[in-house]
Amino acid sequence: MDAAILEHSLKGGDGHQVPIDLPRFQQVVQYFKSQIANGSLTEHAPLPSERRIAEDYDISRMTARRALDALEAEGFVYSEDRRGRFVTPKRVSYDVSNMVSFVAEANSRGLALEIEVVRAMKSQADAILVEKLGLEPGAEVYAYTRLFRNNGHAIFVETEYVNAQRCPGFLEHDLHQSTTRLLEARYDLSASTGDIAILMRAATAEETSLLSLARNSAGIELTQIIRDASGRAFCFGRQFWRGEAARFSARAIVERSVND
Amino acid sequence: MDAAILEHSLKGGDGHQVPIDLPRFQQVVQYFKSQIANGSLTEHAPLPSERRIAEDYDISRMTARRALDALEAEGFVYSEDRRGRFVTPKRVSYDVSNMVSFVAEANSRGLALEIEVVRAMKSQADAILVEKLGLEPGAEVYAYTRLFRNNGHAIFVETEYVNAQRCPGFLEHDLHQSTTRLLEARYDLSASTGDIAILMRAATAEETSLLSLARNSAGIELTQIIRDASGRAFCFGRQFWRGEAARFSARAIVERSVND
DNA sequence: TGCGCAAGCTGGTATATACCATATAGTGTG
DNA sequence: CACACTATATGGTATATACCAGCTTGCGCA
Repeated sequence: MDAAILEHSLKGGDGHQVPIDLPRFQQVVQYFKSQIANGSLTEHAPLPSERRIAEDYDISRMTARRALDALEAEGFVYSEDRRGRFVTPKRVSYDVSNMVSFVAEANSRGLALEIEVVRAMKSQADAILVEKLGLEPGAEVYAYTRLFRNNGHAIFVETEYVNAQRCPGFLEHDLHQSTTRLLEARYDLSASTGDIAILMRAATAEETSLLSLARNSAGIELTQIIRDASGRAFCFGRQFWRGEAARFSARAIVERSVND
Repeated sequence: MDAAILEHSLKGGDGHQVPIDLPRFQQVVQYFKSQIANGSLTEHAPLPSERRIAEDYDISRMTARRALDALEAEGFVYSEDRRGRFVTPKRVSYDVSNMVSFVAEANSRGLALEIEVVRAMKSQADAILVEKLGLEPGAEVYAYTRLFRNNGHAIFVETEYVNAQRCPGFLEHDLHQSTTRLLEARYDLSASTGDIAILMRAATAEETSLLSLARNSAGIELTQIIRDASGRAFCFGRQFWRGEAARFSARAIVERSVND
């Protein structure tokens, strides 16, 4: 494709009208957005290289780069270092009100969810865990970090902490499965309530590399405290999601006072 | 401050150790992150200009820009066109399980929440509203868009749609207040359950300008369907938040089956 | 005193260029 | 056939430079 064809496309040749006074890099952004929207570029399809785009559209490589960086920041494409840029796949849905295992539920919906255990260790509760899990300072916890992929594409990384006293020998089990199930089957700990928090933040260095994110990119952190019927917390989890990878849903129910 | 002082700071002069093999723009990123973290730069404090940073740290302006763009993408600073860059204020908390008005609740917690009505009109339900509000195609709805500021800093923009038939004359009321309250007081419509969805996405053009976001930046969309006790939806809302402006929390409760 | 204009500052866009490190594919050799 | 090397392409970092548009400030004039 050459610049003339881009002009053609941008001016509405394929039915997509674009304001003509946009900066050039924004025109390229719009062009690829429309290509993704109309299905010309599908999930994981490679985009042209920076140099190719610069040449084709008669802009400098840095300008092409600005366009691609913008597409990446908005979540439309992801990049792999020295390999290329690719179209971001569709989001997965995560119902946080549903306290049964996300893993099991996702797989039953046809998702091909793979788990990679990054790290697993026993350690001592720090200040945060003391608060979240209601432990005494220095109490032992099992901590394990797992990377979750959907169809081979990394979507989030999770670190969970479980009370070691209540779950002896926890790490000896296979962690390539739903830990909610594990806790229920082996330790008779079943989730009754959960406190969930969601926020957008920058990825840490480890998250950046595990999720092959661009440097300095943001994503979604979801933390979860799981309690048993007596209200005691037995598991604390922190997930960091690629921002464009998920849609979180929840159900709220107004609590009626006892006088109702 | 000159380059030598930056080097000094980066190498641990102020107690902050930074890997020496980082790219130069990342060193600047780290430097400002630490300045924000240790309180040397507080909420809304101005950062040096691109040119000033370039000169002080002996890097080109484009490299300084890369650093500032990174800080902005990560949510640590926000920029105002041709005015400067400033430190992002602290997040506000939003409990989505709490179905009473966010506005009223936030103000009672000491937040100075201001509302600006951007648009208010009567229109006809499109396909999305037909589904979300359970209306017949072409049914009338009131639609209004409001911008919310905290201490003068824009944090999110919301568009709500209410069933016009159930809420006659809705737009004649003052929209600078909690609409949850309004619906309850004037139309006897009180929230019983809500379906909430949260996802990270790119800002639209209007959101970008209302929230004075950088071009192509991402934020958080929160949609909410509010239902009465009979399960009928009477209000659909869509909020778009600055990504770094909020922390959303929710409470999940496992639903026991009737056999329990 | 108050208004208006100009200068200087800011961020935003854009180009051209250079070099680096590595992923990938193609080539050649044992 | 298997392995090692090499050429090429890719994204990542960095510089120097130029111009634009609009916000702020301060100066000078009425």
